[in-house]
Amino acid sequence: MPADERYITIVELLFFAYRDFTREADAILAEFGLGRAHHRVLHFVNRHPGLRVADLLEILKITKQSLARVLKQLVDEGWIAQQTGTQDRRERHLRVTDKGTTLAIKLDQLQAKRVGGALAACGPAGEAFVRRFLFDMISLDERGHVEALLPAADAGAAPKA
Amino acid sequence: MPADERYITIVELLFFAYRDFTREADAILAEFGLGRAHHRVLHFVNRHPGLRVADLLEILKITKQSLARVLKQLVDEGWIAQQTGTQDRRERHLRVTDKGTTLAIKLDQLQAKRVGGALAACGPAGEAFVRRFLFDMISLDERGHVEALLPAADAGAAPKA
DNA sequence: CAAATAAGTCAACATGGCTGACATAAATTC
DNA sequence: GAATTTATGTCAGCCATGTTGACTTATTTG
Repeated sequence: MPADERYITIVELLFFAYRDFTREADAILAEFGLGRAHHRVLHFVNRHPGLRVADLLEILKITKQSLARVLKQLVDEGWIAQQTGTQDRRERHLRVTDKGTTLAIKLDQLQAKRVGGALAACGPAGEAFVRRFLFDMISLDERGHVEALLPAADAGAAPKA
Repeated sequence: MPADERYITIVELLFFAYRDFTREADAILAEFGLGRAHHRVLHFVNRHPGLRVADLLEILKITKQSLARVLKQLVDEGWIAQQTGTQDRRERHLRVTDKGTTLAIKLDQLQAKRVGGALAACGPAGEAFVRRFLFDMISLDERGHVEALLPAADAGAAPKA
């Protein structure tokens, strides 16, 4: 099979994988009256306590106004708490509450389980390839930002062909 | 690093990969007044000429009404043509027009290029792992449908750990 | 002929993006 | 200290794309 043909197949697999990957979490979120946008905020705040609003905008690549809508709801409903920065009092540092932690972990476990299952047949070598592939799918000028967000020895662990 | 921690990292990489992967095509589509939903329809019709409306619904997992909106526009603007089925005249078989083919190929090449680039450091073994991983990320009860859509010796080519 | 099926359509609504304009408070710079 | 920049918040309205529910039409099937 020609390379382009194989690559298009991977494009399609990526679509189907993402389609099902998100649908599962969406169902749980709906029980709490939340959507995918809330999930993303909850997730990244949980993973990076003290994250600022500006950081979230950089991560999600959405506008302040779009973020405000979901963030306001998350704060109002007690999933996320805001703390005024001590050094720079203009900043709002975000943290998940206990309630938020519970949900964030629940969703993380769900998605980790799916990833773990998909990696089951791959072994450590396959896992490294998958990691490398996904990292290189990120736009070149964004990889630095992403790398800074991930646990240390991660994307850098690049297997050779 | 514990397994769950590594898996969550992969969840995040998947988010960032998909974020950038789609943003690139979105920019081109916007030039033609089209969106991501149109792209998905155009893509699958291009890859599977003669696809029926019901097939698209199964692939995209959206409602008939959602599909109708974008499909109508694609037909009205001459990207896609409908043919009444000869055997079963209730069916509408969809095909991309020449105009539609041009755009579909343009977008496919863009995305294939990104996938190719991301696979560059992986080699054939890595490619097989990536394919396997993405396929196994699909919900179990959907894998059959997806397999039927892909070029033959594809997802079945399962490397062992 | 009756029932099931494939597709199309109307209306209303929710979510989550967007732009543009503007407000506030705090930090920084001149 | 005044002026400017920065981080955040907010109002108003718009667009794309998903949803439910109800209903029609043409056609095939039992």
